[in-house]
Amino acid sequence: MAKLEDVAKRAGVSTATVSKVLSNTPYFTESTRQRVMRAVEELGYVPNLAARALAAGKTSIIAVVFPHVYDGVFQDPHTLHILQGIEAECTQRGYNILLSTPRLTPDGVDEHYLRLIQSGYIDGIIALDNVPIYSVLEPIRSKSIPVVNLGTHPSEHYVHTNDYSGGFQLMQHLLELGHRAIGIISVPNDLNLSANHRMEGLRAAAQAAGVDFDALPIAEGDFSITSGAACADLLLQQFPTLTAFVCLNDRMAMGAVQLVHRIGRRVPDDISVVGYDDIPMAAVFDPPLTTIDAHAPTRGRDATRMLFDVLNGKFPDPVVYPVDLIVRESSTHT
Amino acid sequence: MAKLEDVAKRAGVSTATVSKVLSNTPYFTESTRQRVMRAVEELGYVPNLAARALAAGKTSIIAVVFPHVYDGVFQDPHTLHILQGIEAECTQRGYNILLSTPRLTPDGVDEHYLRLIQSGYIDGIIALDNVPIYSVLEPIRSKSIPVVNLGTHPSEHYVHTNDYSGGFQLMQHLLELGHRAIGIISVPNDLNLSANHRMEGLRAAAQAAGVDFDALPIAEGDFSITSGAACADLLLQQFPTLTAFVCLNDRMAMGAVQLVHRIGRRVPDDISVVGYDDIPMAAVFDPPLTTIDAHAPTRGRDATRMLFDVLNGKFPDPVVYPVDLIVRESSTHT
DNA sequence: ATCTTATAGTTAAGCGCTTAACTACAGCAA
DNA sequence: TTGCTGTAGTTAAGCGCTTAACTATAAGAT
Repeated sequence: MAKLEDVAKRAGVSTATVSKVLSNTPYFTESTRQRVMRAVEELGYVPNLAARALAAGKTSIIAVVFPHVYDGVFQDPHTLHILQGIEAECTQRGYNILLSTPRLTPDGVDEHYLRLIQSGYIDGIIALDNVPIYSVLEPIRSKSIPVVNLGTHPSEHYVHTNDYSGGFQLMQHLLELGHRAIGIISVPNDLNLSANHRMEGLRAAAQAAGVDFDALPIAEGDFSITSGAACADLLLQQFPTLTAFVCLNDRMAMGAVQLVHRIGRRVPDDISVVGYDDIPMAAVFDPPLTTIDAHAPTRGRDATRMLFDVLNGKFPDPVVYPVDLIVRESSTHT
Repeated sequence: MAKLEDVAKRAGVSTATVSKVLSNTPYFTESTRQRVMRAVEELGYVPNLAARALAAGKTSIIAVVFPHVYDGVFQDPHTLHILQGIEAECTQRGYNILLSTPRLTPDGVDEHYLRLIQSGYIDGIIALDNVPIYSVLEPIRSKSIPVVNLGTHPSEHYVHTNDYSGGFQLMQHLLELGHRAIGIISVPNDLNLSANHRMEGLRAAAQAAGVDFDALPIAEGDFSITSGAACADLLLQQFPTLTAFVCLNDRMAMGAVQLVHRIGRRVPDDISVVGYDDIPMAAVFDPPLTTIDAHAPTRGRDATRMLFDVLNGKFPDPVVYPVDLIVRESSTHT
């Protein structure tokens, strides 16, 4: 494998000159540049990233941190959506993605993650930092690693989505369809901060319409499809006259739809069901789900662009994305 | 940030001794070990992985290579399933996952991937190498990077699934239910080697039952849900009396189911639909899909264990997993 | 008692690159 | 003409760790 030194010899210059040409930093003439680049091609030279990392502290690696607290990270297509946006941007800029899925407790985060953070191996971090019990950004605060947060724990740089508005629009949608007997399929409030904001939006929309939110029945799942079905089952046993379910993500909505069909009733004729996140399956589910589009790939991409701005010494403003209500066929009038 | 040298000073030994203690290589006394470990903890020392990579050629990073030829890598829950198994094993062994999604052409692979391969940044590679036009392992063959292939391009070390048997069982299942008017929803044969093997299994089962496989109508999608719906639509227009669809993945099966319902017919009453891969949604789709379980998380985990065996100088045998037919509610007698 | 091998720890070279400091010269302003 | 600043390229130190080769001693075999 060719080294910088080999390129230098072939081009008839010093290693510093080769390094300057490759990084396009002053000074070199055009004829020197051409000789160097010809040598690079002839030798098939590729920089050793470990040496570069050691010498310059730059690794061309971005860590994407998805806390592994519930099953979501490897079950939720939402994860892939965010990665899709991040990957497109990183690849375009010649960076690599290191995927980190730390386990969390109230006291902290696993040792493996801590070692990664301190390893000198990461130029920057994009985190989906949404677990209430602990912020994966906590160990990073005393480091100088640039971070962009797609979650809602406090962070200097972030790309958020307006979960409150999403919750508000979902509830408003059902209320405008005439529903008042609405079951809420939620998750425990120590599972996910975004979910908590969605609940606040649900509450606000209910209150704005003069509906007593606290009187609405709630069941807590864990974002999984099966938990959505179980919640729907529980709610319908306790409140057989419910005419709608509002679910905090699409997968629980799909579970709810499945349960409703299983007991011989129909969505949306008998019970409307709405979800959140607009995962790919939402559009082709039967019936296609009414949901909130939170623009996951776009947020992934823009978080990555923000991170590169920070890496380049800029000071980008935080971004809060609006969400869009996507009305499909799983909701209708009472 | 503490360096090895700081630990050495605090423990009153040389840096070589600290390195020996941390890597547990000969020789050191127990009292030396304890003094070193106390210093490590007091200083919060974490090895600089770039320096270690440069000095020893070991990076604690595994590259997971998912070629990005169709939408699948970021749309297919199967991707997440494989990653789930890989991640569990890597994290347990203190390794990190670098996610690489190279773009392919018949002539080769993108520059970014080539740079990664040659960067000295990867201890080993796990590849889902299934795209017929080019093998992502090709640029690696002249390198000494250990590789385990989850796809079906030739590789010294591999964990495969028996796609042929899966195809065979799917077709056999439908034939045993009495179906003969079977539409096949496939993909172009230059898209995915596993799909090609599944087709061969379909053909073999048909021939074993005395059914003229070439007389069966075929439409080609691209593994996406929408293409599955489009294929079902096309096939039903041309062959309205079809009683079954066999689809080469679950997402196309879901699209087919959606299309059948959309034209007012029912699955499986009017048309049976079977898929492949058993993605999480398959079990809760309406109706739940009959499919082939190809054990994605297990294969991810075992591919990773195999890679670590190779990294540790062992010579593991390749593994070919059986697949399992999962009969659910989307298929029934004609 | 002597020789050989193992144990315990240390010194220092080097992994491959970046970049500060340097040498030499060119161009411009006073 | 002289002094200052910029251009072009080079030298060499160092980033942080690993580990070969070294020194010293201990233990075992003859």
